[in-house]
Amino acid sequence: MRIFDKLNPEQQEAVRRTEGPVLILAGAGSGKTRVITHRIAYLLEERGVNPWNILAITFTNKAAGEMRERVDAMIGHGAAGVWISTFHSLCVRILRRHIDLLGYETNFAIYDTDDQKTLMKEVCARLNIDTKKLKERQILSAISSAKNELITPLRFREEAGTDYYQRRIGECYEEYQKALKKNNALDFDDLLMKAVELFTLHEQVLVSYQNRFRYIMVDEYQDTNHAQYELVRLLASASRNLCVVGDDDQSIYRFRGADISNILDFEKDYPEALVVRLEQNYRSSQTILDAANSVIRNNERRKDKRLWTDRGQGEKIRFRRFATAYEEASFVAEDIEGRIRKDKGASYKDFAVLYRTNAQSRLIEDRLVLSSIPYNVVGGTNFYDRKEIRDVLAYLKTVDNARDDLAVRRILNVPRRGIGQTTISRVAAFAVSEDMTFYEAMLRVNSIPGIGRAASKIRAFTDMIEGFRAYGEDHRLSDLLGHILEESGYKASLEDSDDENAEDRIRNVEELFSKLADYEEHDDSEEGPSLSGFLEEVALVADIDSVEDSDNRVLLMTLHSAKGLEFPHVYITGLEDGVFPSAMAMDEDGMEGEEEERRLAYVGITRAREDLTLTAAQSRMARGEVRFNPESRFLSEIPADLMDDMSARGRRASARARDFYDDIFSDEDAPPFEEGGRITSLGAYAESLRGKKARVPETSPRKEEPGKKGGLASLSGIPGLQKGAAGLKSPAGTGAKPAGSKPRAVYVKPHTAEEKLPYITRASRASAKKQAAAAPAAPDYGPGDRVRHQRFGEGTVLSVTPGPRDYKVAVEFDSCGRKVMYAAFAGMEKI
DNA sequence: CGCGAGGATATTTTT
DNA sequence: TATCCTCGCG
Repeated sequence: MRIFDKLNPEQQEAVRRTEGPVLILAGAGSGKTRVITHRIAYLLEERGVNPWNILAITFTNKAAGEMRERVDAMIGHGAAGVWISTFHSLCVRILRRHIDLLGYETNFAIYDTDDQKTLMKEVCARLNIDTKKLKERQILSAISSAKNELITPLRFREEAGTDYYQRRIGECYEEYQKALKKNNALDFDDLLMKAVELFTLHEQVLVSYQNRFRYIMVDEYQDTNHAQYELVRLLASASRNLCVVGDDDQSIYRFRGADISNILDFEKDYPEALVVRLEQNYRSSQTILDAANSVIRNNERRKDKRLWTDRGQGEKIRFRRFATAYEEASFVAEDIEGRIRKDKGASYKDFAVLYRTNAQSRLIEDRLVLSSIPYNVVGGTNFYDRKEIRDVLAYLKTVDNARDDLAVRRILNVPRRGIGQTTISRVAAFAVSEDMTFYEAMLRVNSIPGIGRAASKIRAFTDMIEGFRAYGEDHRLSDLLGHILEESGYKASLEDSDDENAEDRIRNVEELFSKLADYEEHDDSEEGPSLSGFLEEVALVADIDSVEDSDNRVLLMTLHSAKGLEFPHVYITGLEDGVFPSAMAMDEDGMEGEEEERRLAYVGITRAREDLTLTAAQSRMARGEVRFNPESRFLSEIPADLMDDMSARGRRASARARDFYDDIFSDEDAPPFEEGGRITSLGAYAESLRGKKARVPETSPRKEEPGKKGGLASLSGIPGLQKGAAGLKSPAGTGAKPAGSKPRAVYVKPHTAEEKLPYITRASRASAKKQAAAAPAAPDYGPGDRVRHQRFGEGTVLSVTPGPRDYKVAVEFDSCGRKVMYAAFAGMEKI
């Protein structure tokens, strides 16, 4: 049978058992996506299941898209009815249909982190929360955790007991939910929680979906949180045909509520479950798998398994250690360059550079630019997080759903319309007293007390928005966007701004434009393309979703983003204690933090197909300080015989450094610091410690502050030592633990340009800037030429003048008169 | 009401 | 180091 041709016996078993619960423990690279897609094919072709009855859930759009592609490739059009969707978009689809049962309108907005923060700020102001003591972020993360656990505001307050801060957070939670509802908005976590709420409160809705989804498959099950668990449980509880696929060793999203117990306890929830283990790896060499196995073996809380392959031993794992992070970046760039040159078959897209935090990409990027190596960075500042994009989206949101106060207020005075804080406060106060939305209040501007001259400005704004709505009635979405950009003056304000990033901004807006046009072309939803549809798609994109395999570029990303991907050549950088494993994670109580970091290491190692390179830097700059870190503990967990350690000498030195730290910081009579000394290297630091003039301070917990972990035990308390000159990173949980435990890293503040030099790539910065600022090509038309504009139609060019960033073009259009615009942005063609 | 300067503050990971 | 926020002046 065709479906089973390419499957090993375990995979076949997993595909064949379609009835009842199935747990597939799929190690990295063991072909789990293959199993899911083949299972879908089998259900459709051999079991005659209606595609409509199948639901496959993933975490990212990219994973969903790939699954869709593969299923289509096997089955063709017959699979079109199968729902393959992310958790979040599944919930949105369901809620768009039924959320009126919960008192929201079905065109609800979806708030992202930024919106949440803005809203929370208002809530805190209203509740007189001292945001110095209780930060918005902290409150939001508490609320997020609560929602992931399906804890309602009511229950949250009940459980808060007498704890002052918990009670305050409870108040915020309640108020925040009210504000969301008033804005007809849901945040990310609401999408899941409201869907569960819907199913719990309205059984007939649940039953209809249970009838529909007879066969449910969940990918990356180890990453589900309680809300997702509950959602799946409810949907599957009638048919019990639930197949979950996951790897407990790859659970790396604890911070967003993922509960590893969901997969570890699956057999308790479904005692009749068939458990299939997929341990044969089709991706990596045995050496890479051995390394991965021997690292992950150090975790306590896991199901034991052992990956194997028949692909042979392969290359040793390379380890390189450098004095500074800049040298580390140089090595990566030069190494990639060298391999591309040497190996004719190699191309840029075969390489991935991974790191623990987004901030680490900077240096590597700079260095790649210097070597003219094409690269893409996944994540970091999301495209949709950029100011100009958020502005433009706020226009679209306002036109789409004026109940979204945040969007309305964001653009009210962007570009400047002379509407100031006083006016905004008056409108807001009126809206509250009359119990209406901000926009409704503006529509009744004449009734608002105290608004004098500003009334006409407000009127002009609402007229404009109403005009956009009317325009949107009988125009395409992309035309509407063009109209908005033009009429609102937003485009003009971008073009006229002397902000040095204006060029990028314009480019980004253009990109949004083409994304909208693209959406319009390719949307295949039942309802057809709509503004809400586009905004929803935009709200639910993940960083990784935009990765195109077709781009021949080196990929840079965090270890988290790399999950699910594979590359022939992988570099994992920043293998230093404090960076990876991250100091933050290690500060947590117990082993959970460290074990999660170790799983992250496991994920990183198993991304590599042919070879893996690990790198570390003795010192790197962070937040304007140079930080000396010991080598990552994970390195020592990889057997030496698997490693090609070109830094053997460095490693010994590093081991000495580790001992050195231990000695110094655990010693009661610790050696002192030199007065006012500056430390530029570990050696110099050691020297300074031998001076016996001051004592190493006891690690002093900061003032008691809620939620605050032990921070920098600054040396400012030492007489004579410059404030901020050096510091010791306090050890795990210092805030709560007694003084005297061991600090883990040394911080040094560079004072002179010379001291900073090794850590920055000034040359590359300058050249990168120059490259970006290169003058755009002159347009191929000149005065007197006839041109065509996408929206304005045909016209005659009056003049072309070089502007600060781009050529300014004046055109007399046949239909709508004279316009002046930037050549690159206008995108006109000569006719 | 708009803008600039200067100070405080932050970096873990993301649907 | 880089961004954000607040404050004060024109």
